[in-house]
Amino acid sequence: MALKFLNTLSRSVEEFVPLDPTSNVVKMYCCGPTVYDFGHIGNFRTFVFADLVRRYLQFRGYEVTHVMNITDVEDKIIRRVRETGLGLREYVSQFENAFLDDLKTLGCVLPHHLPRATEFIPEMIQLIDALMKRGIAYQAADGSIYFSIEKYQGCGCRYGQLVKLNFDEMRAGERVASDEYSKDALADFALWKARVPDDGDVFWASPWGEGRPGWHIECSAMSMKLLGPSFDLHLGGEDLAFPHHEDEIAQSEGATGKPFVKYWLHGAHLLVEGKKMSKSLGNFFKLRDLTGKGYGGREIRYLLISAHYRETFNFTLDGLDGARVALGRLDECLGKLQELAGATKAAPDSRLLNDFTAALDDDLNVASAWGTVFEWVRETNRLLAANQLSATQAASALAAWEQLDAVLGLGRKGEVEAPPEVQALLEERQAARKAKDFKRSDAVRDELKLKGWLIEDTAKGPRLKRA
RNA sequence: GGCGGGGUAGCCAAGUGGUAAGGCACGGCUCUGCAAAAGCUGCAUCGUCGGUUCGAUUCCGACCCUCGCCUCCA
Repeated sequence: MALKFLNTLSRSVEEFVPLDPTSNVVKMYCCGPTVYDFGHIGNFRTFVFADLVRRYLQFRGYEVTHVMNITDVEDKIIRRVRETGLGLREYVSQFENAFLDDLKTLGCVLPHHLPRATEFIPEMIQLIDALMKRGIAYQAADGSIYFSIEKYQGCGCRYGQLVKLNFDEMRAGERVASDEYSKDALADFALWKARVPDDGDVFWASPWGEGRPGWHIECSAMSMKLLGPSFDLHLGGEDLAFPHHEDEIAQSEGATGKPFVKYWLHGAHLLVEGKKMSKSLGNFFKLRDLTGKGYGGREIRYLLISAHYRETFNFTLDGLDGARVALGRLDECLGKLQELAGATKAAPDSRLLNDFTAALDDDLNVASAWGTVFEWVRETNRLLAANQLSATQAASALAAWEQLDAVLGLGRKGEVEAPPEVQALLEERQAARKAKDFKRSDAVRDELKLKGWLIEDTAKGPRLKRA
């Protein structure tokens, strides 16, 4: 069995072999957030996807270095800094912190490095300088530095590795900003933007005058600084493939002459309630909007990783409700296994692990993996109900789940000790039941429900469960 | 206009040249004092029309619908 990914470079599913096939070291970079606002659910689909890739690589025995940039200088940010009168750092840090909180809410493992664009200006300048020296970049009349695609191609490099491009057929220019009219060619892109009055205090000195970096250059500079000129994996949302990632390749390979990234993975977008998210449709959800409605990060994460990353996924509130029930089913099963296993330890059940691995090896077919998990849940429940599971088998099943969960990142719903007054009510109900005073016992059950506790009568007596 | 994804049960979503995983919802049954939990069970000819084939949802062609990218949007 071998791990395979769909590599956007070849548009085909390829076996994953690290850049250095003799080692198990994997270096991955994922384009992170632009911190001008709180992240929305679509952003987080991509970041949870990256988290899944990282966790799965680790599960498969790779030693992963995971980098995610934080874009803290950009047009929208500059505009809001101007509008709010806050300093750049001051404005941005609130959303940066919120972003990290949101990642935690979703059970994401923090990347090893979270570089901020503004802290890598010297590296970006160095990179632009290299491109200038090689004659691939030029300074335009407005003082900005642009990347020349023509010169790049003249060096024998290929522009258009991730998408098929046909410049003649493109509807170019519809969204070109007014400050970019001085480019030599329409497809050229900014590496360094000359300072303009609207930038306010947001500018840095450079050999080409004051200004700020272009968007694409930051990812090239930070990824290569932290991971080297060539690395294994680069991920991001599908919209970034062109132009962002294409331009990253051009800048990086143009500057170093080395292949930039071996595997490019792109996550598909999200629909919400069947439509593209938009504020006017009322289906634009920040993560905070969802947690504010009472949904847990766990439920949201589950829903986000219930579908294959390359499919457009329809994210719905109904789906979240379903996620809650599905997780409850899983928790129920795990709770029963734990009860049976007690302190017993055992080696993980290999069949579950094998099925799970086979599914995820196939370009992270997570939907299929969930199929095997829930078939396992049903089989386990059957055995539990029939009293055919030993403590050792239960421990073995739990051990397997722990390994799966290192990938899924859902954890287990924590068992909460019932407070004394709840315990007292439970005993009162038991007494009433013994006396066959069912009216009274049902009343107590309702009272407990109001307090957030559910009762399940089992063969071994009543069990309290958090609602 | 160019390029690239999709259309599978009420909803979400896998998958395969030989009569379709899983989750949610819904109905029936078992268990239960009643519930809950759990189990069993019922519920789809896979967008349309042709073609290839002994046989296609899966391959080919056409069409319809839908989504994304086409210069700073995950």
